[in-house]
Amino acid sequence: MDELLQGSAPKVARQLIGWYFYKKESDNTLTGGVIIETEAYNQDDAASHSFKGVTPRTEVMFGPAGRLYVYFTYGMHWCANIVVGQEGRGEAVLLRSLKIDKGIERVRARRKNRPYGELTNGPAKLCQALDITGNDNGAVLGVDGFVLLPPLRLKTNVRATERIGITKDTHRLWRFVANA
DNA sequence: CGGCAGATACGCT
DNA sequence: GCGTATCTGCCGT
Repeated sequence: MDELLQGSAPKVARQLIGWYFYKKESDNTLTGGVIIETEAYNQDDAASHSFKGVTPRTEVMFGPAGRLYVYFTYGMHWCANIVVGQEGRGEAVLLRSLKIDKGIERVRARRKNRPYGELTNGPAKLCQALDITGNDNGAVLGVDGFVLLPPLRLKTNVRATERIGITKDTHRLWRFVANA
């Protein structure tokens, strides 16, 4: 896993499709599932928080790979990224959607019993579903209550599209989605 | 199901 | 002050 995360954001974002992402709950059970949608951001990219350099907020993005970068946006939403690439480069992969396979009851409760298709289809919903907040910013995967596990099936068919909700550098095909 | 407005607070200039 | 890597509810078909 560590080796995978050293790669560039677009490369890792594509490779992470099919991996398993879980949060350890306080009762030690896992909540999460298969990563089915990601987006890549790096420092050369005007749409990225790291574009303007290190700030207190984006500091984690410039740290070593394998940590969580969690930010707050639109006055009410949290979004979670996995920091990737070389330390100091400001690259991260935004987690946009999971296919939940553990802790489904807990997820449904947190998501107010919405239909299965609407549990984690979007970065802020995903954070709601796993109860990820600013407290988790900087968490180290595999150590601080989050785990990332390799896919069981080797090959997942992935398509690349434009990223969602940004206004700059929209032409980059840095959103990756598992084909249904 | 698709489009639109509103909510809401933080980081940065 | 201003813009934001979004979601929800409400309206229409």
